Amino acid sequence: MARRNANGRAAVTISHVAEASGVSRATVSRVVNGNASVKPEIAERVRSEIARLGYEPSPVAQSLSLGRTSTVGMVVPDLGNPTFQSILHGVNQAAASAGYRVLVADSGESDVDEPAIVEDLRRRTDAVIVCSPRMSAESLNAVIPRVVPAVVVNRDEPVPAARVVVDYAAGIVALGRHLVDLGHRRILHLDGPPGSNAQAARAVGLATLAHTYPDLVVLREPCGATIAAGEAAFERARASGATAVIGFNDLVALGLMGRAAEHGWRVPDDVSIAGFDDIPFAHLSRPGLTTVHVALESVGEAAWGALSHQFAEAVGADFRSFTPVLVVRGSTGPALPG
Amino acid sequence: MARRNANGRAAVTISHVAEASGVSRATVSRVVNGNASVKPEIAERVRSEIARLGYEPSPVAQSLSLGRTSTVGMVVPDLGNPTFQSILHGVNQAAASAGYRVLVADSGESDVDEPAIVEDLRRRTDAVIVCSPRMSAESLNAVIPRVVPAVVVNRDEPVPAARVVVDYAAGIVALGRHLVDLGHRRILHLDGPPGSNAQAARAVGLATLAHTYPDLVVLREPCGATIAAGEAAFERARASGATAVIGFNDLVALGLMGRAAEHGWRVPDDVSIAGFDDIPFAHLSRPGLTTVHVALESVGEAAWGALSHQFAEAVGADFRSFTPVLVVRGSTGPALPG
DNA sequence: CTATACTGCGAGATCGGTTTCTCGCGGCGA
DNA sequence: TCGCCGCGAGAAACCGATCTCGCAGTATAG
Repeated sequence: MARRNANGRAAVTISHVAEASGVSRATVSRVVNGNASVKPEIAERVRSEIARLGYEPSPVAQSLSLGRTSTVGMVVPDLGNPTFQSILHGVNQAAASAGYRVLVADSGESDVDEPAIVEDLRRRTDAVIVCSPRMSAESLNAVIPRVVPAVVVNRDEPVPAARVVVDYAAGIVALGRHLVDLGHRRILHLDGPPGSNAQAARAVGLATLAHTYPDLVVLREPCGATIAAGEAAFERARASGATAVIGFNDLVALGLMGRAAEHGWRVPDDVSIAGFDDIPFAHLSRPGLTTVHVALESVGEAAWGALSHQFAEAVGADFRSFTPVLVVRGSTGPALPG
Repeated sequence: MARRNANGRAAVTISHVAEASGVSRATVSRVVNGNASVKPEIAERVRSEIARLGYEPSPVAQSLSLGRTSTVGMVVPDLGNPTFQSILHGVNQAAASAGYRVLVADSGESDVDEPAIVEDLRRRTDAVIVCSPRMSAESLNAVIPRVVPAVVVNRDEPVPAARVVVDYAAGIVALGRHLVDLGHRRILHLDGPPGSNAQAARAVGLATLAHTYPDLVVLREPCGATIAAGEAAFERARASGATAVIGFNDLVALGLMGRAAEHGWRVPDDVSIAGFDDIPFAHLSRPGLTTVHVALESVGEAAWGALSHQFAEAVGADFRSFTPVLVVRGSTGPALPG
């Protein structure tokens, strides 16, 4: 049975072209790929038949024959999160310029489903980028060797694959230093999701800060990663007595700032507020949000770079770290005396 | 040559399982797919060999054999745009629950490349979702019949495929009515990208408004679709003498509001400002941004729904329209008397 | 003038599955 | 006891490409 597309037209294959041109399939393949030498006269005839029939090679058949799909997979915990969207955008841009497509999978924040999703995706693609995996270190170490070439984004522990990370700890240290310089000695950090790698890194950075400045009091309060979480943390933030608050990310910080404005808690006169990520809206608030800029699209590009590197040579695990940079805007100011 | 994965381990194929179990490949296939009858004893033996060898069928080979990839493609003008990210998220969610994956392609806002991208993507997938295509109506009408099943999102002219649209015109009318009710008689609309479908729909809505309220003056000013464009439009907005300004989207409106705050143009006392889309940040500004809510994830789900409908029966073009709803916040208020 | 090299192309294997066709074998009715 | 039916499983075709191998035919050297 001739395979037909949904139009009812039979799809035109290499055999049709071969028959129409009076040559073998091998020759058509040679003409299409331009590798071996074909007599110009025949090549021309084949080309004209290709044009007449509207032939295009089937990527699926090519994939099977070549053992290569020209596609890479990317697994993210939640496509709805702007962070992962930015990274995906970066990956997609870089991959597209190398003729690769990106297959996306959303693990729905499920740590147990993740290994299976990664493996399944890898079977359809030439490599996988595992972004901020929620799975345990053991699962990660078990699954990664089965799916190389692979790149892991935003996991701080070593894994048997290339790794691209954002140095959240350094970012939080830079931010803390800025606040200390402004005279703040009682700083509150609104924590993100407990299990997340980013949160663990923040905790490390905060500990470093506390160690560096003995007279600094670093408070922490469970919060979350959303605007709503930031809003909900308002009362606890005010009650903490901190003169400066760092949100887990910009969403949290902006949520908090919104509530502060409603309740007459002036920023930065009564309290300094800072965020993390430098999303496009961070500079739009009144006052503008002091935050830490993370070049997420570059992270995506770096992830692709690590993959293409593995395509070229079967080299093992390399490592790329992005250091965020402090962006000072109006939401942080001198601590109130006393 | 045995195909090997990047680990150097030979990939285990159906032939290996067949040989290890002492049966034919056909029987292994039958066991895996559970279709035809296989003697329980043999089936069990095959299953245990599958488990022992860690066999999993190759999706690529299945795709070739079955003529089905269990993947749908989605083409967007710019993955960096939150609008498309939300739609993608909706599509991905819905497709995943039906066992389908989503292959994304970013056309880079290029109207000329789009048809080729769509066709290429379709060759790798079972269907395509073409989102806010920038290509001309002729190109669209030429390419769509070649790639069915297909769904076109956000194009108002009829196309030979299923269509999912957001009724931008109705949204702008609702917004305009709200402003008129507040006493505004001179309204400025900051236009979006000239070629875009959304912009054309806005123009239609604005014309309807002008026709409905004869004493209403509707001004338009070229602007764009970004925060920066909104900021850049500030001087022209103030010079226009309008008492209310509608941004092409929330980004534009928020950009404008930022500049207004800097220059002491009070919102909503001196000017009312409204946006479009109701992005998550719209309620965070001071005052909160009046806007029109568009259920983008539902749009994505509807696009998938239209596809799966076409998978089931080879039915032609159905149509889904989403009507945005007005969300009134603090950025719009009564017009100044006089 | 023959032996050798090279060029251009086709036959056929291969990738890893699914599916149709066929065949052997056992049970059952006449 | 013979023949028919049906079940279970293998052989082989097929999906649509790539690629190796070898065979003609021609050019070149000895």
